[in-house]
Amino acid sequence: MTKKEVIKQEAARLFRLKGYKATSMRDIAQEVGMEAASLYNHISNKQEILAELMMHIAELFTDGMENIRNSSLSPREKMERLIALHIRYTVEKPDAVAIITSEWVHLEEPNHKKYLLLRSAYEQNIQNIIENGIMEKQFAKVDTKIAAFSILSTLRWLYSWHHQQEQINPVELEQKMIQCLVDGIAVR
Amino acid sequence: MTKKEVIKQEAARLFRLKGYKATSMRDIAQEVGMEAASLYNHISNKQEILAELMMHIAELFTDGMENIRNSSLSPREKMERLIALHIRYTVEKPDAVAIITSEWVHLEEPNHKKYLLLRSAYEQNIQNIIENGIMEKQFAKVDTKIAAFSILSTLRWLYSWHHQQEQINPVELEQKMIQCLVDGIAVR
DNA sequence: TTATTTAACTAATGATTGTTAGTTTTAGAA
DNA sequence: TTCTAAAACTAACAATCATTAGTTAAATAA
Repeated sequence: MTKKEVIKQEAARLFRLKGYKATSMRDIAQEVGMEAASLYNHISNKQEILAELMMHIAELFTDGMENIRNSSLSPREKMERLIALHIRYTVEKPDAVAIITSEWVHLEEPNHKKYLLLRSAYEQNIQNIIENGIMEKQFAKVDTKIAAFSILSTLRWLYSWHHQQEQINPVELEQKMIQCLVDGIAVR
Repeated sequence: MTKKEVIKQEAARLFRLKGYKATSMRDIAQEVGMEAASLYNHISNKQEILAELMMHIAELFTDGMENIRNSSLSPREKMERLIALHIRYTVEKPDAVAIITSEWVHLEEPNHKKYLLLRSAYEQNIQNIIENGIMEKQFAKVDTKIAAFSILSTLRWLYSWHHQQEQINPVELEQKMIQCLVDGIAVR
C-alpha cells in the first residue's frame, strides 16, 4: 500500500468519525505519523482526498449496477444481486462507503455535480427494476418511488448497522436483508 | 416568532445545506440580516443553536414514541402511528428533522451522549413493536433487528424524499409508506 | 562512493473561525 | 419629553485552518 493510500484510508476513518470539515490536515497527519505539511508530498490538497475516496466508491456501485442492469436476471434476482453488492462493499470498505451518504455535500465542483448525477441514475435504475418486477407480477403493486427509496435508504445505512454489530456473517446478513427488502414487496 | 427562533430556523436551513461545521456565524447572521456579533444578544454560542434544535426534535419523537408505546393499539396499528409521526414532523420541520440524522456527531457533551441514549431507546422500541407483532402473528418471522433498522432508516431519509418531491400529499404518502413498510413485513 | 530524487522537516503565510469588549442606536415606559 | 433596557453596531481577539516556501534527511541509482 502506497503512502497516499494510507493517507486516504486514515482520512476516510476520520471523515467518517468527525466529518470532512471537522477533520483537519493536522488530524490526518498525526494518524499517519507525519507533519501536516508532509502530506502534500503525496496529495495535492484536502479536497482531493475526499473526491478520490468518494468518486471511487461511486464508480464501484455504478459499475456493479451496470452489470446487474445488463444481465438477463429476473427483477427479483436483480434485487438480490443489488443487496449483495451493497453488503460486499460495505464490508470491504466500511469507512469510504459511510462517507458517501453523509459527506457528499462537501464535494466541490465538478465532482459534486458528477456525484449527484451518478446517484440519481443509480436511484432510477433501482426504480426500473421494481417497475419491471411489478409488470412481470413478481412484485406487489407498490409505489415504485417509495419502494426504491425505502430499499436504497436501508442499504445506505447498512454501514452503521455493520459498525455496531461487530461480527455478522455477510451471507446470513444477505439472506435476511433479502427476506426483509425483497420478500417484503413480493406478491403474496 | 422571537429573534432567537428566527436565528435557529435560519441556522437549521444552513446546517442542513452545508453542515454544522461548514456554516459560520457570519453565514447565519447574513441570513437573519444582522452582524455576527449581534447574534450573541439572543443566543449564548453556536453549539447552543445546534443543541436546542436537535434535542427539541429528539424529544418530539421520543414523546410521540412514548404515546404509541403506552397505547393499547395492535403492533400493526402502532407501526402505522409511527410512520404518521415521522411524516408529521418531517413535513412540519423538515430542516431540523434533517439535521438529526446527519449532524448529531457535532453535538458536544453532555448532549451528545444524551442524544445517543434517546436514539437507541427509540430503536429498541421499534424492535419491540415488531417482536410483539411477530408473537401475535401479525408480522412475518423476519429478523427484528434488520426489520427495525430498515424501517427506521427509511423514515430517517423521509426528509430527503420530502425535499425532492415538491408537493406530495401527506395522507397519500402515509398510506403508501404503510403499504411498503408494514404490509411488507405482514403475514401473507 | 557520489549524484539524484523522494519525502520528511520547520517555519510562516493569509484567511477564516467563534467570540468578546465597548459603543451607539432603537424602542418602549415613565 | 426623558430614562432605561434591549439589540444593533464596529473593532478586535486569539485560535485554527489549509497551504506554501525553503531546507534537511533518507532512499535509490549511478
